[in-house]
Amino acid sequence: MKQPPRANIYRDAWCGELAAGRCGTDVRVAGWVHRRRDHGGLIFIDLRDRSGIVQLVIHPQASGDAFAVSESLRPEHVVSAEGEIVKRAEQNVNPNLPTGEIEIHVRSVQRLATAETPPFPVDEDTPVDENIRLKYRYIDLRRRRMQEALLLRNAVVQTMRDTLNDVDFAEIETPILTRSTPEGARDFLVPSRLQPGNWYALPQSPQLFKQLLMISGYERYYQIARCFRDEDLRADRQPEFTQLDMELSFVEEDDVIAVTEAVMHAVFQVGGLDIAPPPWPRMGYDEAMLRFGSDRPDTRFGMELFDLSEHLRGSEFRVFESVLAGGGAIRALNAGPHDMSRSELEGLNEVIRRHGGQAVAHAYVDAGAWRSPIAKFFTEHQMRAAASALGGAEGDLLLFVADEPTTAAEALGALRLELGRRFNLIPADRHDVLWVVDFPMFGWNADEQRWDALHHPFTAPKGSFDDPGSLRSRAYDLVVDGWELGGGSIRINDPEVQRQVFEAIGLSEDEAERRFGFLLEALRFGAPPHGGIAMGVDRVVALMTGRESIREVIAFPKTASGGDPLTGAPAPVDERQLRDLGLRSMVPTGQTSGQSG
RNA sequence: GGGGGCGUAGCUCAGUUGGUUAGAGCGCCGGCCUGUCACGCCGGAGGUCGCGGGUUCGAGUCCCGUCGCUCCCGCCA
Repeated sequence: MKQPPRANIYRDAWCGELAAGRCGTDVRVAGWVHRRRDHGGLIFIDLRDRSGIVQLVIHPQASGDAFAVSESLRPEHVVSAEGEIVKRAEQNVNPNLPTGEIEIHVRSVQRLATAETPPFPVDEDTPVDENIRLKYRYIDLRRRRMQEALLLRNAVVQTMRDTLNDVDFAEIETPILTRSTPEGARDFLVPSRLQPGNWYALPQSPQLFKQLLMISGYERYYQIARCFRDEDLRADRQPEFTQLDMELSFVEEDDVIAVTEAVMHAVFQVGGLDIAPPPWPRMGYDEAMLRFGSDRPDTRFGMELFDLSEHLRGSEFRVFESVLAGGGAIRALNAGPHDMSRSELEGLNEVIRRHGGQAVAHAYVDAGAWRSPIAKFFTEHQMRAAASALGGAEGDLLLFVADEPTTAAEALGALRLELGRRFNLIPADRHDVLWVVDFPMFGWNADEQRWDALHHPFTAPKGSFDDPGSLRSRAYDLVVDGWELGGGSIRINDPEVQRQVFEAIGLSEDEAERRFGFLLEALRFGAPPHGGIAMGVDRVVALMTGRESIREVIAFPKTASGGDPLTGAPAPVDERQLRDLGLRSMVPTGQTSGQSG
């Protein structure tokens, strides 16, 4: 802590910062009883506040009722204690405690609050069912693990603000109650009481507002912004999440990337993440898909993918041939010298199927050729060429997926990650950062027979609209260890280009006008070239603390079904509230029977 | 919307092919203890086996349904 607490009737020092230098002086500390060790004639109490722990010693001859009070103290009782800081005898020093060289010989103890026994221990980081932790989140947040995460989060956000303020960014707030512009994720909606039948939406991001701020001439904007998306949850996805949202004027890609690198490098240093100094490498989207089967490649280990379409074309193997004839591809990786049982191979098939593929074929390198159920379909030359392309040594397991090129890449990419984990190929203390660039502007939406904006429809394209499928966008994603930490783009500042993009994604002129008319109009009033980026704060902190889920770095997160076990949200509301909004009541689903365990 | 995993004491878990009174560690309560720091020793309390139904002489165990949690796919411009 940077400053001692202001002295008052409760305390004049932090527990965790007392040191031998103050021996002989009086001190008053306050906090929670972390542990009590009662020796009958002598009581030890570990007292905890946010700064740490200090040991209190209460002798029977302590004045007044200090000893009697101490006997009745229990874990998590709230106390204030006053006494003398004393250097511990040599043999009593506790090397595991930062304050282990001293202790407080207590003269008086005041109990400020009693406490029920917590449902799970506060004093150790043992695993506890997450639902129980969330129901009693205020207790869970007392635990060291959560304090470390949330305080690091604070340091991260502070670093972002400091770094950006130093280079003339201004934090400007944008509305939480705004207009629904359905295009990407599902919106959270809020009914309007003053305008019955009309709805606000919570922002999926401040995207449009920050572009308007550029048109307004604010040059360099940022915001630690809460964003809302009403989609299914995941370990790395919450319905509300926090982004460092930035936007700059008169810039191109390199400008946004440079300022982001400065901010994020400072952030990684605060988090003690050993990461290379900028500039960070960039990889094209096509290369990322080809080599890693992902647009957020984890480059910390090899086992890269290869396209063997040409090596294996013209074989007797009907499955491969029909895929190739249909414009598909054969992708493969070398899993290394790992013998796999029939059931293990079937497990790999399961991974492929889960990611949209059909199946995975396998072969062991055997005297340069293959030992495989499908070996008979290929010529010696094909087998040697494929093994050689994959760098296959004797005994290596080669895995093939034939499918539509993107599907084959993504399925094999997922398999690569699975094998990387299974074979322990991912170095725990290495962290790889890179930019993924040159994304396609559009992806073909087969269901709706139209193009979808791959980033968002305000991203500036490069190339010709004659062939939308080959258009690239001026977008960039920051990827660390296979996590997409953030992404952004140079935006469209020409209303005519914006109109073309809306047209390409099948938005009629009327519809575009209705949904985004205010943006198109604003673009006509003098929009500078501008671009920006948004970094996921939750993911950054989760990565830096090594947590699997962003719930571990959010004070009050939602469960996978979008609920908060602590407050009971979401919950029914009064008829009266609904009437005010002009809404009819609805019986909540799933609340008729049963109870939680 | 789909698939996988889990649900037994306050917490973490064990519980054999269905079979007597469902166990352990920690925690909790009581007693003893003046140098512990995961204090120690002795004793004790504590269970709707998530919920509902079914099969069976008999269900924590098998079947069906349901609720909750979780991971993944879809979805997340």
